[in-house]
Amino acid sequence: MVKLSDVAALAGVSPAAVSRVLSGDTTLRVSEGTRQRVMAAAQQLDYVPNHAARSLRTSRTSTIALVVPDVTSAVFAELARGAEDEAGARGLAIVLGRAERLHDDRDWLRRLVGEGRIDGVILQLPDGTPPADLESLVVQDTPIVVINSVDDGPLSTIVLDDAAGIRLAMDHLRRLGHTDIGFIGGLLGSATGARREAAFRAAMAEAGLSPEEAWMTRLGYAGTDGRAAAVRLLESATLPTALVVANLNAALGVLAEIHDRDLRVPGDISIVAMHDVWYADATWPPITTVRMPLSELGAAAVVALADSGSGVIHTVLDSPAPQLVVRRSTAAPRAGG
Amino acid sequence: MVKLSDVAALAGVSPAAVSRVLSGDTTLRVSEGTRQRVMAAAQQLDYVPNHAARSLRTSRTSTIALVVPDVTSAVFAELARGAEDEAGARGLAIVLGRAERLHDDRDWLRRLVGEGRIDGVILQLPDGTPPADLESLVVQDTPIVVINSVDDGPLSTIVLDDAAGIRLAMDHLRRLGHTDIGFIGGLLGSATGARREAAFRAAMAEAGLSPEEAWMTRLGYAGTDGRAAAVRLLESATLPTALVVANLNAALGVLAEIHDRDLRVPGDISIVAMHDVWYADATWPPITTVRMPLSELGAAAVVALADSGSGVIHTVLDSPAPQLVVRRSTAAPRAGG
DNA sequence: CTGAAAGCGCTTACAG
DNA sequence: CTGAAAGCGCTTACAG
Repeated sequence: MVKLSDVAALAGVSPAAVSRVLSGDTTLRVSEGTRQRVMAAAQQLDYVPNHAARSLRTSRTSTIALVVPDVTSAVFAELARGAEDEAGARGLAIVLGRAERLHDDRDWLRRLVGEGRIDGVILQLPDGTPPADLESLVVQDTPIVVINSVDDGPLSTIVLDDAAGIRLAMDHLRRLGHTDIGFIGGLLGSATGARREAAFRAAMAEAGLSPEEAWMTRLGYAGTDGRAAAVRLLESATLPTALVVANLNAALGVLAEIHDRDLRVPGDISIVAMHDVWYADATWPPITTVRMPLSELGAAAVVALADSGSGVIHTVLDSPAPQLVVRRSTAAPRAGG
Repeated sequence: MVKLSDVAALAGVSPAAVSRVLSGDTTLRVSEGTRQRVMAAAQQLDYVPNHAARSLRTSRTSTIALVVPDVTSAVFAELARGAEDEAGARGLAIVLGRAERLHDDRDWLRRLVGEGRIDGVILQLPDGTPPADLESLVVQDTPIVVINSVDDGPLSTIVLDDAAGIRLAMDHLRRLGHTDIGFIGGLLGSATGARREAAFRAAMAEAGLSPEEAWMTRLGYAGTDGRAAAVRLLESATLPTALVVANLNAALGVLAEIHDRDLRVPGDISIVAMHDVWYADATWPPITTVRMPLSELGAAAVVALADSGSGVIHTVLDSPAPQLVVRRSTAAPRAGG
């Protein structure tokens, strides 16, 4: 490996000068001639600074951890892409972590931080993480941004505009003429679930409708959760003409259960789900969704971390706004409906 | 941050002794008394070694890069989980990379390696990567393991037992009585696609059947690719009674297109797909799949990297064997079929 | 504008 | 069995 002193030797300057040139020293006290010779030498030798040495010296790692509960979730891929792109543009690396580790091995994050491997953490909490667990994450002044989870507390948070998303879904259904609307929500204790449910209730109230509690479930975001929710909901004496599903994954399960009972979507029941992932377009029927700005959330988290030092923030990412993606799972309720 | 010398001071020994104790020096030249005092001191101070310093000194990073073409792919999540678990157990961190970077920014991997940020790379090649590009990845003796892609070449490779997987799917269909079987494959130029297609042809030949070329497509693994393949295939004068789809994602698209044409699965056409992901169970009908050992592949790649030095290897991961997961997308062909 | 020097926190031959 | 010393490759006050 070619090192700083090699470049210095070739350029005929001191290592210090090379360091200053290459790091784009803010107080640029370097002559143009020196700069040029250094740049030429570095290029010629294909010099790449040693990360460990720089990190040891500066106590900065240019690395952040992305800790998520579930890589298979509807939201992860886009989130990761946004984070990765923003990180890449800033020369930051992203190390992957699974949120289960926070439970299985409580020292894991502390160790990662303690070893000085990361400058900060982007953390999506598993649904229903007790607030007490949050406190325990406040580690040695390493910045942590909690995303798509809680929207207050001792750690910085960035959340999606869940209320706007739900409103979009509800507007769509209302415009189609639905009044009997059910809600398939996140886990009881899930922060996003609570926000989405609250937004659903608010939208119903605004429309002068009162939600039918038998049509509301809180079983979670996974496909199997959605299916279980549908099983329960479809037991009701009367059925809603439309469902707002708080997560696309759950919506797949709902769809499967509805098919199983030989009901029709959207003929018997319309479905609109939060989050837009490729498979929303590959189900039968394709599912109308609300596209949330997930890649932007990932990017925003990286930015927040990179620019941190501003203390704890609590942000709702309301731009770009959620977008309704109309597919074939929604239609006007049947005349008899 | 508490450092080595703090532990040494508390234990009343030299930093060197602490280092030896804590690193579990192979040539354990340390008395039991010293060891105990050091351990006690380290525990008391909650000592965690500084990663940068250790890395600078040893030139090892305990970090590997996991570079994949697409985090949304059917295979990624499980792969990542397997890699993450194995890495975690070995105290290795995993940094995430997107394979597009290999194209967009040809120096990216070289830089990552050059900076000394990683000890090795697990790389899933984008489908159809030209062999020449492989050569260019042979970087400064940093071990690279190419997974689920090519199965030979200048870099180490580990692939799934695609042939066994396809054979399982074919056996299932043959046992149900199918003879008119189509194949929806990976991209032309995709190594996995080629292996799966070859296995399909072999299985057909073994059964004394000759594949109908109009029923074979090579459009890729994405949902939209599957749909495009189905569009083309369903134009044929006669239709197959069953399809082997080389990737579950594509199978969703196939299913959607079949629905769109008011054909029935499995009534008109049976479908069996490679890879088993949660949503195979949440489609309508749920899809019969072949479960491939993806998490084991991820783990094996980590192991190969960690134990590398053994030179270039080419491995087919044939254990655990692929497993058929029978759901409702396959049935005997209709009498008239 | 530039260089000499110290030091970030470890590990590891080398002595003893 | 243990310690003193050197050094991994950088950066950054401090002089000049």
